Amino acid sequence: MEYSQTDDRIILKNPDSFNITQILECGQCFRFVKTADNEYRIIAMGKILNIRQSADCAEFYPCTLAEFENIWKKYFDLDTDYSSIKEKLSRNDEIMSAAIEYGSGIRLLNQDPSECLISFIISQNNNIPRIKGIIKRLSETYGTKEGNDYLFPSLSQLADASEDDFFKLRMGFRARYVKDCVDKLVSGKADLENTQKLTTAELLESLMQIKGVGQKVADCVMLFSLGRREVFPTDVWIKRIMEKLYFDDKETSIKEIHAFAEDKWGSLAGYAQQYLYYYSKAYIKDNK
DNA sequence: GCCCAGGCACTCA
DNA sequence: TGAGTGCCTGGG
Repeated sequence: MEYSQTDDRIILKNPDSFNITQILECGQCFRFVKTADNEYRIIAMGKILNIRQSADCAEFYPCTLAEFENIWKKYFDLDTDYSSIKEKLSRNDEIMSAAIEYGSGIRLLNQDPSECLISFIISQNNNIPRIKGIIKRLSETYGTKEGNDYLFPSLSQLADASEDDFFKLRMGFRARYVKDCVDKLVSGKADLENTQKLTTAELLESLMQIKGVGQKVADCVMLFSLGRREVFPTDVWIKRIMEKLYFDDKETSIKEIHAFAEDKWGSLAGYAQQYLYYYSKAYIKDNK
């Protein structure tokens, strides 16, 4: 990926497989606002970053070369060769080819694990505007102010909050889960820092010890923040689009869908999931 | 006013 | 093991 520094910004020239709208709108993260056409502000990794995309480049600002190389390169997965992934997934699969064509600028992020975990616990049985609202209130209450925005709170900033404090942020029944999650992370009963040595099955099991974390939430955390690209988070949208496109409209269990995805896409299943998720939003709407 | 949303815990067979 | 049910809240 070719990039250069100009004034307060980093410019990616003709970035391959990089469409900021698709990356942010494909459901993997929550803390972003659209500030203009093809322009977004994100709050992540303890920073505020603007991204403006035009025909032949993407600008990151304000951003130093060191920030870009130490934080954003990894965050936006810029060292991964998406052309090769797309080529492998498309082979002998017209359905996937269409999904990839539709979301060709998607990239899987590498987010902060504890933010990702807490956010996806909040996401369950909930809708996106409300999820964003709860996370915003959580940040405004416990996080550090930066300009006009608030960073996602650190674990130490959340450590003393009670279940009732979380409930007051209108988390509903999820308040108990977030409290349990923070407690386990602070005490070390759950650990997101030293996960490399665990197999994906072991990591799944350890995440699911947290209340309110089932397979779907755990899979999202593993895929979006812990680099486990082989998992296939199966939410209602994925279930619908898989049944529609790969199972001839037949009701199919999540277990069966997982087995199918593992067999068909293997170590690339997570990428396949994102293309399908983004595709499903448009496809199901158009074919109602 | 009802329905449901990017699941999960809990119960019961 | 698997199916069934309740859950906070607020936008459509």
